[in-house]
Amino acid sequence: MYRTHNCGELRREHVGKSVSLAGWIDAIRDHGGVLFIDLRDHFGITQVVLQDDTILKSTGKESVVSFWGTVGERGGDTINKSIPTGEIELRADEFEILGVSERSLPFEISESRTTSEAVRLKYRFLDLRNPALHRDIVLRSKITSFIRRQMEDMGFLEIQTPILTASSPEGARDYIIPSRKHKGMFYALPQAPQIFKQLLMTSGFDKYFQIAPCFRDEDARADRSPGEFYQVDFEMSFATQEDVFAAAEKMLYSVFKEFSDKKISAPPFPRITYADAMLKYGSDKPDLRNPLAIDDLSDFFAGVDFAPFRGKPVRGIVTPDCVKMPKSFFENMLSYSAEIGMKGLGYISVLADFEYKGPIVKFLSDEKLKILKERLNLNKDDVLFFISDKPGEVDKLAGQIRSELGKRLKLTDAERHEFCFITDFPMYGIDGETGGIEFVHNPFSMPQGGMDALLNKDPLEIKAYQYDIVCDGVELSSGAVRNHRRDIMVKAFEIAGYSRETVEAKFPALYNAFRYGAPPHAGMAPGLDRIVMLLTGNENIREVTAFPMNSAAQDLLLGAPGEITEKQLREAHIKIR
RNA sequence: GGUCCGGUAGUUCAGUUGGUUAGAAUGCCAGCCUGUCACGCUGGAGGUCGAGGGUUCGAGCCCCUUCCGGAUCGCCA
Repeated sequence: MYRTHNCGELRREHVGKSVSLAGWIDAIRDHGGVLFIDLRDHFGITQVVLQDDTILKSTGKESVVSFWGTVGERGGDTINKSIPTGEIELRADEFEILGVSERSLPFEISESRTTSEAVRLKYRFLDLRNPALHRDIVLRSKITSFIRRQMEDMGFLEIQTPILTASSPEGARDYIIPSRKHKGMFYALPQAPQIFKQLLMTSGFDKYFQIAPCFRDEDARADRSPGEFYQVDFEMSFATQEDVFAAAEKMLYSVFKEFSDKKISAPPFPRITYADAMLKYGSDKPDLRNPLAIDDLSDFFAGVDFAPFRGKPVRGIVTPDCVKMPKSFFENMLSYSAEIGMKGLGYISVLADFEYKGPIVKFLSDEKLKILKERLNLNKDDVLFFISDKPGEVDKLAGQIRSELGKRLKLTDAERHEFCFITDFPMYGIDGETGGIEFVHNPFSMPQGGMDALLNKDPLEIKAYQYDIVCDGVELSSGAVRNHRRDIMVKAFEIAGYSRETVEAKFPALYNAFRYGAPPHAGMAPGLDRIVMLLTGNENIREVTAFPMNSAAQDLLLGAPGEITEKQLREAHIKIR
């Protein structure tokens, strides 16, 4: 009734046919006597030609119109090679306006991505007409569907878990929902289906997955949605850490292979321990596309009397071909180092073999310089940067300098995707406020060495079967081999200062379920939004979400959060102070 | 919650040491144009310079307060 074809469909072979098209008016080119209209729909753009301009009297850009006419061939330089339908046009003799648009739009559709986010989000339905954004949302759908097939092919079962659930004492702030039937009681939206998927394993479902919505009441970042986001949540019974890695590798590699033109690091992805990652890359989410690495030079400088390094750990980063960089580069690096809170950034330039330049050189004997050259394999034109600070700070700072050098020297190869697993996270850390022992990650992870380690090792030395998967410096997911033994769970919580009663009271479902035979199980939950972000080359998660909230967790389109009526408040037993 | 940056036409932005009637691009409106494809040409409308207060003969510009937006840290897998 509205159309015989869509706007991306017609080709040379349709020439001469009577057809109709419907879509949005993308552009109008009025030549006085002949009128060109670019008609746009979900599928593409087709040029419509009209012999008179009466249509302009009643409508303009972004109105929805049906055109009836004949497919005409375009010849010579009237062919538009930049669109798939560019060899034909619809020579229209009739039209019907299906939906009129206001003449003046809040922004031009083609320029929407440069418009301020507040305006874009308020008019998201217009923003989403932008072909580039539209394409990314379509791609998200295809990626989601592909991931589902992959997981199902590997024997995972998709099972829905509750959205209205109980508040959990650990982790992020919960979104809470008041109960009408139970005065003073609240539901919470799940931060992740963590407990439920572990219960599913205990119920014998073997392999579970879910494209799961997760809700966290925490502030947003460019790569972090406020409020809600989606995870490819999965869990496997009778599985080790390596079994989970194999499943993740298969799924992620095939998805990236399918949807990216870039070079993908092939499985097995590198396994890097947390300790190594912190030392070598200064981060637990290293971007391996950046070839620079950090060296620990603390022992080398132990015997050198250079005041800024005295009694502190020292890190070095060797940057090839850096000597020839202009003075401004070094000045910029210096001001960047000040920006991140460093007192200075020392460096040595290698002018030739055994010919060094830089303020630190005079503190080093010839013999020391020789050791340095051999140890770091220094070559002509290398620059060696030094980072020194307090033990707790130095790695993070070195990591930031490494990233900045990678960026400024254009060493980070944007034409690749590099995955790695970060393994062996510590189980416990020191609470900054109380000075006591606390869990640093998920308390349900299995400690390495099990009960024996909990009984006999220094808690700070104990590692967990806790891991992350990282791509291009973006943390896609964390996961763990879960602690499925009640005795180990109680002991693990005891070390962090929780009694058995607390464990029973705070995590009743898991504790109770594990009384009746729980299988060893493990899993992870890669973030879907971040996967799509990497695959579409976007740096902001809101670009791959159809209806994102703004950074202050507001939905400007529907007006959420918003006020509710007195009646609703009364029913929910809520009084606003 | 802290720190930093910003708020000028529908949109994106410029605006000099504080000085006449606040500009550009784009969009919108009108006119012209038979082959364009981000068509072109001519003309026009469009502004409480986020809000409030202060300094000054005079404020878009300086000062204070406040609101809004962004980045970042805290927070958060």
